[in-house]
Amino acid sequence: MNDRRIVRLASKDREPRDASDSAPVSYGVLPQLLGFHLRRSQTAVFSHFMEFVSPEESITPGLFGMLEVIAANEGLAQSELAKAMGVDRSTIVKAIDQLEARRLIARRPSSDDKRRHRLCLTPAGKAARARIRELILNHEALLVRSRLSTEEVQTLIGLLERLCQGAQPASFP
Amino acid sequence: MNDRRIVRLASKDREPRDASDSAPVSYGVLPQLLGFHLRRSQTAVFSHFMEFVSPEESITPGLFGMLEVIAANEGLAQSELAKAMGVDRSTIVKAIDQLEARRLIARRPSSDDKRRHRLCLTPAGKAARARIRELILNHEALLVRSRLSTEEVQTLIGLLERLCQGAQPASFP
DNA sequence: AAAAACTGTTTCCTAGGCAAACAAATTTGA
DNA sequence: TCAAATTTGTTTGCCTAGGAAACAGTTTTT
Repeated sequence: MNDRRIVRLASKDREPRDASDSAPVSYGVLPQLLGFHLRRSQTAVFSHFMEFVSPEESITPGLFGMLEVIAANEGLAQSELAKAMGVDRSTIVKAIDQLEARRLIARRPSSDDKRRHRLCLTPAGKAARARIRELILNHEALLVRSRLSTEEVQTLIGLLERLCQGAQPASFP
Repeated sequence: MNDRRIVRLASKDREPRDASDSAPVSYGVLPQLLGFHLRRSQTAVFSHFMEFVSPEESITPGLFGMLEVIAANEGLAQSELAKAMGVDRSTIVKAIDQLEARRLIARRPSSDDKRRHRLCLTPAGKAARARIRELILNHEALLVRSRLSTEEVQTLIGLLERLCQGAQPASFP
């Protein structure tokens, strides 16, 4: 079966979990699955984001994504933002509330459709966006540059883009 | 500024959101960020999983991941499973409860450490695991094969593995 | 033997997201 | 034209997933 009975140099003689005692666990077929690696990678990048940028700017990837989309589409309506972020329009309300409470964005009334809110960045929001964007670029560079070359990152992004052909958009990380 | 005033063939003459009227929204700097693409890809694969395998087997990626890790490490303790899945040990309790309620796994008492539960698959659990694994392999093949070649998938997984060097493990997708 | 550490559990809290219902406003169509 | 359908933002209710803290029982360490 296994040779633990002979070796037995560790202090504890526990019931065998599987093979050797404190061996790293096996993940079965998971490492063959793309979804597994995507999940791990996304979690790793998210964690690094939180450690690196949140302490300085107190924002999440999702909120920055919203900031970025609003900035790039001045006057966007909430429904359009929700669609762009891939969430329900009822979900976006609280997130917008947060950004508005922090005076980073404003809901401006639309003159020709009184149902709509035109989302715009405040001056403070534009400044925050610029700062956070630099911070995030540093975070990604720091995380990635020791592990992948620039070309490899481009390859990776290219493959991920092709994988997402025809998929609805999603928040950020 | 823009030429909407001249063209004006659409029925609505709305305040300009940014450039052309129903233009796809711009994502700003997000497409340059690896985290953005990882998030999108992970969401896309997760959605396809839910559409393809859940109706037949009623399981989530996370629960299958647990099933797989338990199967590959018979007698695993809950804390070890939690660590392998990258979550707190208080989080794993409810998930294990679910699998146990469905008679897919069993908490067996450990003979030499009365604090521990040895997690094992029941016969029904082993059968379910085998069925679900095939289903998932089909799901991934169906999702990926029209978009990426076999070599490209291997390249992608390789790059993702290098990106996760030294990161703590994570659930599944 | 006493103190420290570990295991599983419960309770409480948070974040995030969907569905349904709603009022106000706009568009459609008969 | 005017009623019906649709759209927009919002609220409420519910669910899932997850962490933090406290806990009792059980080792392990000192």
